[in-house]
Amino acid sequence: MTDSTKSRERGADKRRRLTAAAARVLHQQGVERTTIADIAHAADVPVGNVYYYFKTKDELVQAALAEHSGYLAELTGELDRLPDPLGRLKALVGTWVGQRDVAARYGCPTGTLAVELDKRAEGDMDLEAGRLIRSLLDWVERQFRELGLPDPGGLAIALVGAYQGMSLLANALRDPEIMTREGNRLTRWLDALPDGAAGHPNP
Amino acid sequence: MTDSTKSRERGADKRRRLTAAAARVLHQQGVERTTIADIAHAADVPVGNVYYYFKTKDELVQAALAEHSGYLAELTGELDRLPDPLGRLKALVGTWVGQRDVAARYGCPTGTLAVELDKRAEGDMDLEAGRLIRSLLDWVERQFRELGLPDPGGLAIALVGAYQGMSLLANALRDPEIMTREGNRLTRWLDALPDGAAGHPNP
DNA sequence: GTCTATATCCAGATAGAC
DNA sequence: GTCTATCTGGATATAGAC
Repeated sequence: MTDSTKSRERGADKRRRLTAAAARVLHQQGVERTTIADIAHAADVPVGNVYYYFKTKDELVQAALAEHSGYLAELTGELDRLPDPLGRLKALVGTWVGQRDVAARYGCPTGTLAVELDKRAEGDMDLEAGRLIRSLLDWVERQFRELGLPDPGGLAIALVGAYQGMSLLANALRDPEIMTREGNRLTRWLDALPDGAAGHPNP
Repeated sequence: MTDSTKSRERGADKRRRLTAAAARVLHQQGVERTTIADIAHAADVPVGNVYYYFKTKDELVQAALAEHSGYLAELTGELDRLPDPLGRLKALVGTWVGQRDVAARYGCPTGTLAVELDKRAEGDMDLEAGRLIRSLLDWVERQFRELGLPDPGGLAIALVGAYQGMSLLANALRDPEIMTREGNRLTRWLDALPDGAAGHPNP
């Protein structure tokens, strides 16, 4: 292994650490209140060095978005290994409930990012957050379609919307139990769906 | 009318204008990105004069919260004049759908404020946003209780959560039609509720 | 490639003239 | 009560030494 290879690997490692720290800290503190120094500290990288890897703060936000996108791809990839679509959707709800504590403290990472980026003037990063949410919606819609239910797109909006809503309420009221109770409700709803209750899946 | 009375009225008027402008601009631009100057300009008040009425930016945020709180009280007060609880809830959904364009552009004022204030370190204003949401939840819960439905608190979380979720999705995807479609779904759900479908009101 | 020192900018807040 | 001029702090970003 040459020196330049080692250097490149260390460089890539720092970049990875910065990306992971950005995703974590931006979620916890919010985009506007997080400074480059905060992220550098969390990643254990000297503050001034950050600009070698990311030319602007916006690039760090982009990297955080990509990180969340990768997490979502990983999650749906695992769920896809389950045999039936209904089981996949119920496992998705289970994942949400499993993250109830972080949701109650900081909200859904994707949802809060979308809200914050919508207010941010620069670039069209709000649209990128929209794309991330859209890709979750698409995956959910595919499951409903496989189940042969009518209006799978509408059902996807209902399910993902319920998730965003319960995350926001759990966060605003600082009560993780809201996630548990609403999760149970969603699971019951999913179970009842194929038997013909598809007419009024809401709220 | 004395001079001091006129003065007081003009002063109160400026304060009112600043409060209204704060509620509007903070919703549109977000708390962190909005400067005192932005609010002063929107209220047509000289920038340096703001500090006579509000000693800190936080006080302006508080005033905006109070403004939203007043709006909510006014809305529920009008709805309370409707004869039956089901009609009140359906009218509430209708109000939400009626605001679909502003929701798709800027999100639900209360919800986005709650998300932003949660990230804001200073004070416990996040809890105040929680109280505002809680007061809406309480009013909704009262309607469900009057209808004699089981678990009115859970139903309130489901309905308000659905509203927050559909607002966030409409905003992230910039699509007001999401509000229309989800509103229809909620109305159908409400209509079906008293007839015994109360078992699975979700998502 | 790494890091320090610093330039630049801008928002919040204040002092004090009118 | 009203408004201007200014202070101050903090954050992004850059220049350049190592």
